[in-house]
Amino acid sequence: MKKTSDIINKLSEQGYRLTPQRMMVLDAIENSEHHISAEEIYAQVIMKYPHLNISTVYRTLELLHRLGLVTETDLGGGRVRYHPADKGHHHHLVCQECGRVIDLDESVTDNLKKVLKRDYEFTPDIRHLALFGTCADCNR
Amino acid sequence: MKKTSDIINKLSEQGYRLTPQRMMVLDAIENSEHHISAEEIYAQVIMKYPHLNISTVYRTLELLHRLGLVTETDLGGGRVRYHPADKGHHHHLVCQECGRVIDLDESVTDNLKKVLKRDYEFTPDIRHLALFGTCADCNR
DNA sequence: ATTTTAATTGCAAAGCCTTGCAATTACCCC
DNA sequence: GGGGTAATTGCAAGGCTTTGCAATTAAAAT
Repeated sequence: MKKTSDIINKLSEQGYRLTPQRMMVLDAIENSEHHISAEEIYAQVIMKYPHLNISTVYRTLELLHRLGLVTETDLGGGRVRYHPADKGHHHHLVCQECGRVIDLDESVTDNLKKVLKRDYEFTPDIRHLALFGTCADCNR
Repeated sequence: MKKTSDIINKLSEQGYRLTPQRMMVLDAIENSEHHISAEEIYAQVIMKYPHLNISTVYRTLELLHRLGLVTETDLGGGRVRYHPADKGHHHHLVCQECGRVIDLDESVTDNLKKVLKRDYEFTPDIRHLALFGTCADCNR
């Protein structure tokens, strides 16, 4: 609960300031069970630290994402959700009929990555991919 | 220029009204060289038909997408872009460094689709996929 | 400890998109 | 051609996110 997280170390190493606002946003992300949205982070932090602006949350998330410390996933519904990058990557199948989300292992995209690298010299950054479609139940 | 498009026929067949607003939005999409954004459609239509509301553009796009008549692609930059579904699908590699967009043939995802179908009974709707990463030039 | 300085925050405004509701209108039927 | 009806539109307000700018502040330098 109190241990200095990896993310904090990395921010500090790279010369970013460890402000209380950032610490609390980070805490919310790291202690979240699932992928968490900006609004949820804001709601959670404000309970203990009422003087926080939502734009600070967005800027912190943008920074963490730019540094590769969190992943962004759009699971539909307009809101992007965040996840610590070091907690393991995985992909998602989102059913457009029933809304069910199926988690996939990261390895399903290994082959695709290889092809893009080989044929296009492109290094894809696919860590949390959300694919939309129809699940088994809704297909019947 | 005047020919009744496929999309118009399909809308009509399915019982949707052919309003002038829809016609003009459709016209803008079909005559666009590349993927076009809602704002661009709006700007274009309003020159000839000043009495059009932007929310009608969004609603029309949502309808066309729901019916599978146009594809939505998020090429970054916050704006979703649209493309007629019958003009051929393809995917995009978006370089996060330089912004370059590389077009890919649809077939690169064939294998992935097959795996998802086989292992998860999931039927993905991947027509315009945008993958972010680093291109050959920026990798050096 | 104090000063310095650039990074960071809060605030307010704006941008993109969605939504509820009343007014309008395309299309069916006669 | 005119009337009825449900789909569609315009409008206004709201939701989520971004951005410019002045004020604040973490951290380095003194």
